[in-house]
Amino acid sequence: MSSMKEVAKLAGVSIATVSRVINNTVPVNEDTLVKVKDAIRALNFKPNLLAKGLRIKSGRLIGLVVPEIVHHAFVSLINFIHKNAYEHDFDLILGSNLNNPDVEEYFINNLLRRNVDGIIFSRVSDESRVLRLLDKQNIPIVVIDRALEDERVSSVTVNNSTAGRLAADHLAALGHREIACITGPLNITLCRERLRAFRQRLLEAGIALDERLVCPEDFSFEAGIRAVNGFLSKGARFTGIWAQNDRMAAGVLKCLSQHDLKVPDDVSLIGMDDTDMAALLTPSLTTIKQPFEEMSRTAVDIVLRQIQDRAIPRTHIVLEPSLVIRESTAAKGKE
Amino acid sequence: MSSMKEVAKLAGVSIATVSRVINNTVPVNEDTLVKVKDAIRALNFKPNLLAKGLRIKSGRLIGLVVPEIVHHAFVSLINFIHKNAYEHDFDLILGSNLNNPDVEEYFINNLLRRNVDGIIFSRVSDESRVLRLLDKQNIPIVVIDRALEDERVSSVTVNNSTAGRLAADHLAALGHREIACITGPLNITLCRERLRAFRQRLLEAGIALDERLVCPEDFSFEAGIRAVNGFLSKGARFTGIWAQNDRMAAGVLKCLSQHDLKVPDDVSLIGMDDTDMAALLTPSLTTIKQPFEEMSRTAVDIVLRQIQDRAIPRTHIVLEPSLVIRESTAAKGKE
DNA sequence: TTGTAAGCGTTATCAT
DNA sequence: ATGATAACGCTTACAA
Repeated sequence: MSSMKEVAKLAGVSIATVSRVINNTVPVNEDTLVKVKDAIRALNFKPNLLAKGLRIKSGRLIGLVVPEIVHHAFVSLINFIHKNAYEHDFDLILGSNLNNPDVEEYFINNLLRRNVDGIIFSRVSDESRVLRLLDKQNIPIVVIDRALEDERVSSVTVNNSTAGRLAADHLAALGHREIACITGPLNITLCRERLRAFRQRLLEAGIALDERLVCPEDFSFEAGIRAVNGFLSKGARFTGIWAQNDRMAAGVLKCLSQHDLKVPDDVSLIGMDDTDMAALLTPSLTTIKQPFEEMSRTAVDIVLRQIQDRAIPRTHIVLEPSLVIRESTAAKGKE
Repeated sequence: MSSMKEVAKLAGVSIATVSRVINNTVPVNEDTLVKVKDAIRALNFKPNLLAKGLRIKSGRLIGLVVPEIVHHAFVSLINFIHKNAYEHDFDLILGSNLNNPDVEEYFINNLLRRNVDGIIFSRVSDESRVLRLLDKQNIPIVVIDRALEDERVSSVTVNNSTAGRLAADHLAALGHREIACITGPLNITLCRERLRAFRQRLLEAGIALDERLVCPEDFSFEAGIRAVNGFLSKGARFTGIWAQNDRMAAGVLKCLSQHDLKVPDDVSLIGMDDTDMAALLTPSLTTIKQPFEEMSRTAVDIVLRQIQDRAIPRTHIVLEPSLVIRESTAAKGKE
């Protein structure tokens, strides 16, 4: 790659002038402008981003940290964040923490060492350590999809209470009264929130959640199967299920069909996330849609705003999920 | 972040010595070593990667370009490549070309401007332009998942003829003789290869592919539905289908169930890719597995080897897909 | 309007 | 074994 030096030589000006032309920071003479632009074109010159970044202390780089890459929610985030970053002329450096706090710390450190302009986290694993690291740096950072107790960083989350309410309302409105809930791991705050809202809303509709039908699980396909087998082996009756993600819902679907239970005729099923899988399943899955695109856009917006003005106060945005009705739910008793 | 200068001052040595300690390039005295190491620890010093990269002309960065991020094959590649890169202490900078050659060129340029050490491409859209760009740079580059006609770059691909053969053999062995094939876009070489091998292998088994049952499509879920509706409306009979990706196969499954055709009782269905969706569907999908993990590992290996020694000749690795048998295929006539 | 030169944080050469 | 110092490619006072 050619450098400004070569451009300057070819155009017969100083490198400072070349820099001025490129960043059009101060006016330059018409003819020198032309000369420089010609030289730039001739050499196909593009400023080296490391040198620039080193000088101005900005890598035009956004770091994105997700707990795992192969996971629909994160894929969606990666996709939209990449797109948004691109539109603002930032490159994206991607890392998964491989579920290991050491890796996470290593990765964050690397980002800092690259003069990233901002960092977007999804679901930090080990909050304190990373925050401690970041706290001194005064670098814009947004946590997405999981609020931290810590108020020092901005966050973009979905309203998990709404999610629970939507699921409860839908099942209740369809006339279901024997209802099961397969949650994610209950040490994750958002899972507890979802369950709490779900339970309470059902209660408001006069439906008490049978505790045998509440099953904390690990978000996997197999978890859905396990949970249903558990319900059946306990002899607990149910006509409605909410699984806290689509993947577990797929497992539920599989297991119910193995037991010759029809969805939605015998059991109505709601998922969560609205991953693309939801529409592909048969029957297609009624689910609670997480607004991934909006989350991503919001996160990038916040980071970019804070990059432009570090003084901007931390913000905490809560977005609302929505109910997407497909084939897997129907009124109770419909044959 | 602290700099070498500060470390040097604290340790009472020159910054050159600090550099030596960090890269342990030449021996240093035991006690200065201790002093420097203490200072490094005290300041939590990590060398700035932009400065280093600028100086040694290597960003310890691998660029990955995929045509789209939300696509199981690429997610899988991103995941494994990230993991492999991490293990070799490289960061990953990710970009999709958004199906736009301009974006692609922009992105590649950015990578070069960041002194990336290597680039891994998946399915280049506009081959000549990008290659022209890259050709002068002498930077290690590997094309994955789609061989270029161009021999100048290394490639890691799967054997698409094998894929076609495996699908044909499996269906033929199960006794199917009326067989359909839903391909990807036929302007993509690998789709043609798959079809050619599929057709020929069937022929070798004495089965002629009915041309009304060959349907070029666009890899989408809807495509699978469209294709089956097309077959049925033409009154073409079939008991076996190969869809050239799992997503279209999911559409096929959906459409067949809408027509009350049972899989595998009435129709046997094979997909391709072995995305995680395959196991989640009901019935679970027999499919041709692409060895994404091995592809990723191989690609990273090649890039790293070429980084270490630019003189290493271009290599072209072809990996073999394999048949994964699940529930969606069965012997013909089985009721 | 343009050029000179310092500096960003490293590495590497050349002395000592 | 260690220290000055130039260089990597750029931006930005400061001068002219």
